[in-house]
Amino acid sequence: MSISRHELFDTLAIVARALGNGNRLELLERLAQAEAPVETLASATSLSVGNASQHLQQLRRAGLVTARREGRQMFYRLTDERIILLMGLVREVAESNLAEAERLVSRLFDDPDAEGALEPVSRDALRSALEQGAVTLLDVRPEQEFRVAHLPGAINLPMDRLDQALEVLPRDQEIVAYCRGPYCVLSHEAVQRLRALGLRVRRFQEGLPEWRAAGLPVEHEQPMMGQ
Amino acid sequence: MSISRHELFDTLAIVARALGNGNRLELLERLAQAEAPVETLASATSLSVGNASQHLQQLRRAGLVTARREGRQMFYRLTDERIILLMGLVREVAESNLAEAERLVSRLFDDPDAEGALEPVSRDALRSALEQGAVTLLDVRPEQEFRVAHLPGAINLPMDRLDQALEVLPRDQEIVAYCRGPYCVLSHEAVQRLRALGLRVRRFQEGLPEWRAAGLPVEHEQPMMGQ
DNA sequence: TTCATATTCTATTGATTGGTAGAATATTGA
DNA sequence: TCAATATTCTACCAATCAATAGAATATGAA
Repeated sequence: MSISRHELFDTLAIVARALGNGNRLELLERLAQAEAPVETLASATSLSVGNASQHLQQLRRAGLVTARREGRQMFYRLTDERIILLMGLVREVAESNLAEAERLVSRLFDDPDAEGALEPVSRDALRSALEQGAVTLLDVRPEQEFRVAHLPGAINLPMDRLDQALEVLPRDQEIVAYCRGPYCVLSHEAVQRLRALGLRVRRFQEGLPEWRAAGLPVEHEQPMMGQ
Repeated sequence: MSISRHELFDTLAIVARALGNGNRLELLERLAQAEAPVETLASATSLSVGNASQHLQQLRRAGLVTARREGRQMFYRLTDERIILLMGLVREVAESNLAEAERLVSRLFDDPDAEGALEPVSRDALRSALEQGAVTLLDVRPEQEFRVAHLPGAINLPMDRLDQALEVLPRDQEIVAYCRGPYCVLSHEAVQRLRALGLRVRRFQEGLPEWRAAGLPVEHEQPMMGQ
């Protein structure tokens, strides 16, 4: 009967162990954005192609990613949106329980957040603010990524066009900026630069992948037909 | 700037790696019930005391458990309720993506679920059924565990008193049985025995720890004072 | 067919992990 | 203080893992 309890936990451990390596977590974080071929994933994580391939095989064996061949390239993608939630939860638990993780997270964005004014906006807080039309939502990812999917009602202003901010963004309303996820540095930088311009900006704590994985709606830009 | 991105993911990997071993997952599952001394944890997982202690040290280093000394015993407990959610997500992802995990899960309870009639009740389904007073909730854990905490309105009928079911439970209303968690076999067995008595019983998919970790209310039996 | 490209496979290395047994430490009670 | 108990520490071996380089495979184009 419960003979195979051990087997069962061993099998669950396969999934956890696949997440137990920094390089693989980084690959997964990149895959949370969009599917990609090995070469792209390797350079995004500064791994050799061979090494990236090995790790991707492990992720595949653990059932976390699937592969699809297109021409001479193999495209990898997450098998399941819940993997994003899983990584988010690992991050939360790590941040609140591992002193070192917390230290790293705050150092990663050499935070000058004097008064907690840079306090990020949580997903729930963002949702209710959006429902009340209380904030302007700003997507600072490259235009190409924005076109594929973005949060409902977001304005796209990529980092290299941030100097146009005063023409596009309201001075009187609070702005919430987001990018690819909690460890994407784009929105951090954007917030600092926009504040220097006198705008009231905060950062969304998460990013597009988490929003989508939570089952919330995203908008797609239709290149040809008017929606 | 993002120099320490790698360091960061490596640190997150520490937490994931701590979950990447069947014995440690089993220890954590036991700890999700209640705190316990090493000896108890060792026998619950059929590990040697020394071995269990080692694994507990690793969990401690990863920030997942804390220890407290009481007399000559060390009591371990989870640092964070979210660890239960984390394990639940690992299980979900494993079940839906790892063919083998699924096979093991269904074999663990040599399921004679002919018509999917044994289909378990999800947390959300249970909540709305309870709100409507549509079900009787049955806790089949030992009385001692029931006293510490149980789901609101639950009736306690431990496995060894299951033959009193017809006196205590309604024949006309659906019954939902639960125990310690998704891998606790008590409720499985209870469902089968109660069905043999002609009662309409289903199993709650999760257990008390998951319910509590989701932030839902639990009841405590006050041994001395009235409510 | 042959060549170039993208990826995976294989073999090897050094580092880390899990299990085990026995020694060492801390606490309680005599 | 001493003995008994609970737990942790240390040392060891076998197994697994991560990284690397080079060979092998698969695809598309010439």
